[in-house]
Amino acid sequence: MENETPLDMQHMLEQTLSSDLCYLMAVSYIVLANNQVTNRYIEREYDMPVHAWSALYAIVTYPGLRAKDIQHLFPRPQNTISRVVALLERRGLVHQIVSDQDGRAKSLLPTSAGITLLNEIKEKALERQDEMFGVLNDEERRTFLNLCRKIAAGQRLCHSEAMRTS
Amino acid sequence: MENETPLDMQHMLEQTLSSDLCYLMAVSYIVLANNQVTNRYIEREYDMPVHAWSALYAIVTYPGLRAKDIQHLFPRPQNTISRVVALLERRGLVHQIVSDQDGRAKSLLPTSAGITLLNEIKEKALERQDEMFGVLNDEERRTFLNLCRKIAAGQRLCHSEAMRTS
DNA sequence: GCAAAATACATCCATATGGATCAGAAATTC
DNA sequence: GAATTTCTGATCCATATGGATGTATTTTGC
Repeated sequence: MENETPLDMQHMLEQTLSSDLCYLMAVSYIVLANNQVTNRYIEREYDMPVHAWSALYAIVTYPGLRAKDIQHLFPRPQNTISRVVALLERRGLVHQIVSDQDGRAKSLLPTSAGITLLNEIKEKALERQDEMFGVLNDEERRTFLNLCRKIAAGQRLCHSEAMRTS
Repeated sequence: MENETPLDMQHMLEQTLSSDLCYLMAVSYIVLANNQVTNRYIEREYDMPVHAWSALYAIVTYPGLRAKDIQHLFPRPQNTISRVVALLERRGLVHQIVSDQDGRAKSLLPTSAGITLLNEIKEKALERQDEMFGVLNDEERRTFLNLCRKIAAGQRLCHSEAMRTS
């Protein structure tokens, strides 16, 4: 077991998190690992894609927003959001009303069932968050969040120059 | 334009990054936003799913590893990795040799074409990384990376108690 | 005030994804 | 040393995904 590969799998991750691309790799690792856990859980327990609960979260938290607005919170392609909103409506979790200001737009509002379900999922998400970030103390958490906020506020995060697809 | 929604879309993100779930939301936002940019770029320029380059990265960096090992670096379902490795082989970027120690396992080795391609992509990824993390100064970056390392090292990241699917 | 451009959302279609299963090989058990 | 279990990787199939396009509405430009 110890002599074919000169690789120590235990240290492969640590090495990668010290390489040129350490920042990208670190964030990527955390999120891929979390997705494996969270996506599976939401899909099993609630029989919906993870992004359905993201959309539900947005609609419950900011009732009246348009599908378009959800993209500001959860950057996903437009059609993905369109579909999960349709799913949420089929399940009676939200309803859409055509905006009187703009006949193209639809205001999204949660039903009480939607609010109830979101609270249930949110509780689980909070537990999960505590689990993931439990390794950090309070100050470290604050620091981490502030750095994330800075990164999120960066203009180039959503509009890349390096990877422009022209 | 200003009177139907009481929502200021500019501040919706900031509010969300101050809510109960701020930590999860923050990381999620950064990664979704980056994925939109990076996935599209890799798919357009190289006509392969993003995870193909992750696998290529792993194989070039740690030649001789098994498909299984890639999962330690890039936590994805096993069949996803199996497929992208098959893709990389079809394209002549890697080749697999059955391990002489273990007839089930295959050692993965990059071809020179694979190494060349990876270097090309890595260069772009570095540019992208600079773009994303350019909003942080050197010390902030170090801090951010250390906190990511701690989170990544957490036992519960990959093996959740809160969201166990059993 | 009317044609052209832009915008919001839905739908189409080809591809990606992931859980489940399968095949083959090794390790373990008795 | 045969049977059982465990492990690695491939494949199947139903569903998710996202770019492109379509439809309806609003905004812009002249």
